[in-house]
Parts: sequence; C-alpha cells; structure tokens
Amino acid sequence: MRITQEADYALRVIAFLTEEGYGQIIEAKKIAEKQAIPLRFALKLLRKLQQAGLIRSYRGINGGYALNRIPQQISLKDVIEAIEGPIYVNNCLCDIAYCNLVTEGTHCQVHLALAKIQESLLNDLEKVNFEDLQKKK
Amino acid sequence: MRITQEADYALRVIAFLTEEGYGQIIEAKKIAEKQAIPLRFALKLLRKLQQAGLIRSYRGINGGYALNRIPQQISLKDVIEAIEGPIYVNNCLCDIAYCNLVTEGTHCQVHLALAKIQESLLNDLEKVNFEDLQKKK
DNA sequence: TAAAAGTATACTCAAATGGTGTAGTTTTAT
DNA sequence: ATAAAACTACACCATTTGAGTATACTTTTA
Repeated sequence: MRITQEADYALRVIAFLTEEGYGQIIEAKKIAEKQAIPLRFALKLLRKLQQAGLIRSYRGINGGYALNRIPQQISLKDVIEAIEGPIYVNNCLCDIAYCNLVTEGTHCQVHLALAKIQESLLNDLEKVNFEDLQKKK
Repeated sequence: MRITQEADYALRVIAFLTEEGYGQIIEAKKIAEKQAIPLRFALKLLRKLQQAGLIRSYRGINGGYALNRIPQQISLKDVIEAIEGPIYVNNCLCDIAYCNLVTEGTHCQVHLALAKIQESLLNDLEKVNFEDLQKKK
C-alpha cells in the first residue's frame, strides 16, 4: 500500500522542474544532484516521464529535460502512473482472473468495497496538481 | 500502491466469519477451503489476525477460530494493518530518515500532499466495517 | 489416550525493486 | 569537421518482499 521509491523520486523531479519554471531545460545531472537521486536511476525515470508525455527531452550540448505541460495540468496521479502503471488497490481489481471468489460474474462484497476505496483514492490523487503544490511554498 | 494477497485473503476471512455469524467457531480447514486459500498460508494469516485481537482461537478437537469483536467494530483498516502493519503511502511518511529532502525539520510539499492523501485513505478504510459489508448482500 | 485441532519457527522460491555498466546517438560550440 | 556534452537503449546485478511449504511441536476433548 505504498508508492515506490522511484515514483516518489519522480514526484519530486516534477516538483523541481515546476520550481525551475515551465519551459526551462534542466540537465539530468542537476536534477539528480538537487533531488539526491542516483544519476543513472534518474535517467531511467526521466525517460518514463517522457514516454508518458509529462516532460520532453533535449539532446546534445545544452540538452536536458523540461516540462511538457503546464504544472496545473500535471497531477500526482499522472506522475505515479507514469512510473508504476495504472493504480490498483488489489490484484482482483486489476485482473478479475486473480479473484478466486467471483460470484456470478460480479465481485464479492470485499472487492466492491475496495473498488470504492480505489475510486476515491484516484480522485484524491487527480485533484492535486503541481501548480497548487508550488503555490503553497 | 496495492494491498498484498495476504491482506486480501484476510479481508475475506473476516467477511466469511461474519457471514457464519458472530461467536461461531470455524476450523482453519473450512475457512481455507471456502476462501480458496492454501491451508498453511491461512493458518499463518489467522495467527496474525488473532495477535491483532480481531479473532480468537480455540485449540484441540472442535477447535477453530471465531470473531473476537462484533463485525461492526472491525474495519477494513483493522484487517489490513493486522497483516501488513501500519499503512504508509510512501517511505518518507513512515520514517523521515528515508527523506533526503527534509527542509528545516519539515516535509517537502510533495510529502505534505502525500500525507493528506494518506489521511484521507485511512479515513475511508476506517469507515467501512464488516457489518455494513454483510448488509449489502 | 489418541486424534483433531492450533502453534512456532524456519525454510524455499520467484518476482519486484533499486541501482549499475557498457556502448551507443544526437546536437552544438568552436 | 569534430569533440564534448548531453540523452538513449538495453542488459545486468543484488536485495528485499511476497507467497507458500515443512517439520516438529502443544492443547483439548471424545
């Protein structure tokens, strides 16, 4: 019931890019140092953020990474899912094949309850964007 | 961001004991079979539920397990934490030593936001009890 | 007093997680 | 043109966690 270290790093990377300003290109080395992330690990994680369309990269000298959307349009959920894939509170909600207790095609009461918990969690994660986070500083 | 299979099993065990009725003693073998949990694994998990005070055990012939509280007083959170320990949405919220970005003794904005998410999640998990779950059937 | 239950502890195995290493490719300042 | 500074791709490694199993008990009661 915990996000991974990698997702935590990723959240802080986006927060950092937000601080530096939308449109600013920052090289991986600086990002990694400032956020205390091992460089190679940061590079890998940055690529995932890029593939998810949250940031874009610039190669060559003076290259680096910049936000690809305004901070207001990036939510906690976007970042976590960019790293970990879709969020599911339990296996069964991810793939019903995991559920050995499916009764006539529907979930059991426990899993229906978890589905609601999940929905509310996703909602909460979607509501927080990085512009808000920045403002609070 | 997912509960473990073991916690999922545990939720269903409590739901099952609720169905069977408060005060009913059910042996591990039956619980395991009905919930499709490997027997030895179920035994281990049942002990955790017992140590958390959610169920109690009866040894010897005709022994088994029974709820130790009325279903209304057992929440999803109680069961999950009995198995997995306290719920933390990220490492840093569990132990601030994990956080390499602590600024003047307080959490960074990202971690403050996660703390709120966690609070709301815990709240949701606490609100659902097994009497409610049972009623919905 | 034997059998049917639970208890305790330790082990195994596979997958996930966090992190590295090597060998590229692209871009731009000179 | 070209060298250096960036990103890219992919494969590897070590630890931890998760799921499940094995062995040897203890307790209770028919």
